[in-house]
Amino acid sequence: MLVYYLRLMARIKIDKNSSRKEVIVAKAAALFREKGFKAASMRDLAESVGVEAASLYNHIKSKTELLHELCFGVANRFMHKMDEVESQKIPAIEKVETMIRFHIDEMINHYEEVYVSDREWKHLSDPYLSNFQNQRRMYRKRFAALIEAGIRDKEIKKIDAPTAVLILLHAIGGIESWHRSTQKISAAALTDNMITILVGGLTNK
Amino acid sequence: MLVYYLRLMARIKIDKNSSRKEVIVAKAAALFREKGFKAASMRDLAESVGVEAASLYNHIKSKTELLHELCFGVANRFMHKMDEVESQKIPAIEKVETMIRFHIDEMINHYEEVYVSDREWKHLSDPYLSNFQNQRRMYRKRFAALIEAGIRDKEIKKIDAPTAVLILLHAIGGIESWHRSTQKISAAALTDNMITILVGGLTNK
DNA sequence: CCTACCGATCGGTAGG
DNA sequence: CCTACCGATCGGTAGG
Repeated sequence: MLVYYLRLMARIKIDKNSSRKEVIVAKAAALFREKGFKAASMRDLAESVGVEAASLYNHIKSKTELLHELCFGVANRFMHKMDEVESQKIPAIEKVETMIRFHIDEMINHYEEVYVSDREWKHLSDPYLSNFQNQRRMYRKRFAALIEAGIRDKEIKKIDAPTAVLILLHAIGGIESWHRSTQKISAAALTDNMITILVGGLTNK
Repeated sequence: MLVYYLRLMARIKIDKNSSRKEVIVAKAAALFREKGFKAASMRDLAESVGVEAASLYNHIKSKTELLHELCFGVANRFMHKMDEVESQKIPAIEKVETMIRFHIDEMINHYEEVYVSDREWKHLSDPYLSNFQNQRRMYRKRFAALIEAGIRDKEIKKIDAPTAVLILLHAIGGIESWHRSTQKISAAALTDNMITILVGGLTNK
């Protein structure tokens, strides 16, 4: 039995073990999104992966580790996009619009992870929790700085930049309701409408 | 001991028992907001109320009942406001702005309940769950109808009304971040900024 | 109001 | 990969 198992492990490692953990993380994202982190059990996750609960621990360290990976994976993508956009030589309002479009695109195409990262990060435990909160705070400051630059250049209305950021980010989170709805307009139409309303709210068009 | 307890109960009923449950519901709102419904335990709640966990059940039927009361309490307030606003004889755009202001005000002044109702309703169980989802869907349709009326009257840009609703409601939910932040602008300034951006996004100002 | 306690479920480990 | 199982914690009840 043991011999059989070891042979099995070796085979898995060679063939496809590299993707085994990715499958677990992806299934976890869907499950945490649907039920919430606390309400989703490792037994639920095991069932959705197709193994027994104990077997999950051959691929992951803990339930919380799954949340770390999801939250920081998403946070890193946004940080890198911010780096890229900040260094571009385009008007501030275009930088803001680029970031808004990126957020919309992420929320449409990587719904589960982004949603979980947004709503379930509270359940991170403390070395990670403070780290995540700091990253988040810095990100929002950098976003607000883009908006403030737009205000200085008269491209954007005189508004409180941190308030604008909070509106933008949460408004885009509303794509959750679009995903849930039965009669969806197309992703392109959704994006156009959101850009019209949100960019229109910042400028005077 | 039993005699003492019965006398105590009688006294409580006369003096202040009417508010005892309200205290528990209010503390539950704060706790569910902070930790999430699933992660908040009845022992946590008991501690915050100042009694033993078992004693809570002299005032409430179950943990879920607390969630019902919070969710439907909030939903009813919004429904009644919608009734009132719909029957007013004012331009559609003013109806929309009135509703936006009401949402902002609710989110500022009844933060905990509104937040819990918004984020934790998933954990309702099924007679209540469908009921809540139906109410929510109807509310959003009525909100969208106000916006569509505004579009017909050329007061509002040509946009997809359901998308606009989703943006508005989620954007206002961003007041959560305002509550959390250490350097808050005033509630009045927050409201002004939100109205500028959101109403500006719908119209052409 | 409290003490005592129960059955269910949880995340995770041992061992093969 | 699985079976077997553990300690902790949960919502809730009995009884006074």
